[in-house]
Amino acid sequence: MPEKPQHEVTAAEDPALAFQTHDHRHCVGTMLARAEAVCADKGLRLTPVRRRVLEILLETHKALGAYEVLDRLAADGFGHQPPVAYRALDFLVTHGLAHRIQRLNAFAACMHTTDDSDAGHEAVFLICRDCNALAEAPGLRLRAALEAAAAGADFAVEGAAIEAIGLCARCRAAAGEGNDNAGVGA
Amino acid sequence: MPEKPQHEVTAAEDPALAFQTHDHRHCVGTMLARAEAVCADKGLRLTPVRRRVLEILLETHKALGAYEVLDRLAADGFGHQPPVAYRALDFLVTHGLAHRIQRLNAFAACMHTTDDSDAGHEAVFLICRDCNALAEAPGLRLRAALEAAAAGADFAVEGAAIEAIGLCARCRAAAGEGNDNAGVGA
DNA sequence: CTTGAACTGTTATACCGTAACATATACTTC
DNA sequence: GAAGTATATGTTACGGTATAACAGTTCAAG
Repeated sequence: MPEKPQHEVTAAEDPALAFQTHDHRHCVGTMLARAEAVCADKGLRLTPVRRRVLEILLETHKALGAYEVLDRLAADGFGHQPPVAYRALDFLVTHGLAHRIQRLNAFAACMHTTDDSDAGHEAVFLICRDCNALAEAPGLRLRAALEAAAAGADFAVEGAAIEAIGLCARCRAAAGEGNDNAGVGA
Repeated sequence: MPEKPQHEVTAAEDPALAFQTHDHRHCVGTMLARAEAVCADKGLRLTPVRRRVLEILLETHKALGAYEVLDRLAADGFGHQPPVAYRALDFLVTHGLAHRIQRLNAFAACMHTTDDSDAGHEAVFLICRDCNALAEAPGLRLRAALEAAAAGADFAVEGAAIEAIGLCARCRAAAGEGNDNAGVGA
């Protein structure tokens, strides 16, 4: 599936790649290596289940439901019950290796290389409503704007979920090309 | 509970009020009147169930689960089954009279008076993790920053959920004041 | 090798949400 | 005002999401 290695670049470095054909093995390798480094650093155990869950999430730039992850775990000989998946997912989310996408009740691998703070790094999730691909854009400016908005209510922000729904470039092109179907509009 | 009518001001005009003691009847009255105006304007029917659901949401500056709303509806002689609540909630959300808070799988009354576009107005939700109160801050700047971040991935934003978790001023004060215990509560 | 902590696995259950269908109410149109 | 249509309400039944509680296993350290 992964073709056209346009560059030795991952979706971590260029969020737009998440919506394009790219050498996805490179994303996987980079992110898995980073996960190992992070765990080694902090004395965390990237056990077989956890590692496998991360691999499953990394297989696609989409968000997966916990039960979808569970099915794949079960197929690989791990447990068949929900807590098996939820616990591994919680571990990954807690340590910033994955994210929960509230809007979809689903999970996605983290696509940042810059492991600033633990899970505290802010990100914006861009969800294409057509192809369901998901990109993680840097949210520094967003965070600043959010702090400003919160200050008006004397509220101390500790964490935020910023999730946008819309259309990626590829799906916009596909929609515009030759027909006028399915509302491009808001 | 509503006391100290500090001003004739609603939480719609000053989000910080959501976290403070204020004349809440004023919020309720204003928002209910606005809902009636909006519905009259657009030929929508603010039926008894829908109106009651809005009242229930307006009773508190917190987000309520659909089943919590349902329980109160049932107690008032309306239907006891989930769709009764979900349909009324969907109506309110669709027409911008209420919001769904993804993070909590819950719903809250809209606290904007400026009914710009239908449900399209952008807002930031500030959720106090201690007292669970919820405020709705204007998100114009946020939206701009979001568009900018999305542009980097050539992504067209159609809608966004921006939800921050943190501590309101009151709970921060309570936490700092002499002890480190939890829950000053409602 | 024993002890305690962390991890994996299971059963059972609770919460969130919707599809499909039946009934009732309101809005036309004649 | 009767007939017909659209909208709203109510029900049963079910599926997806998530967690509590407990049992067994593996790991790390003394």
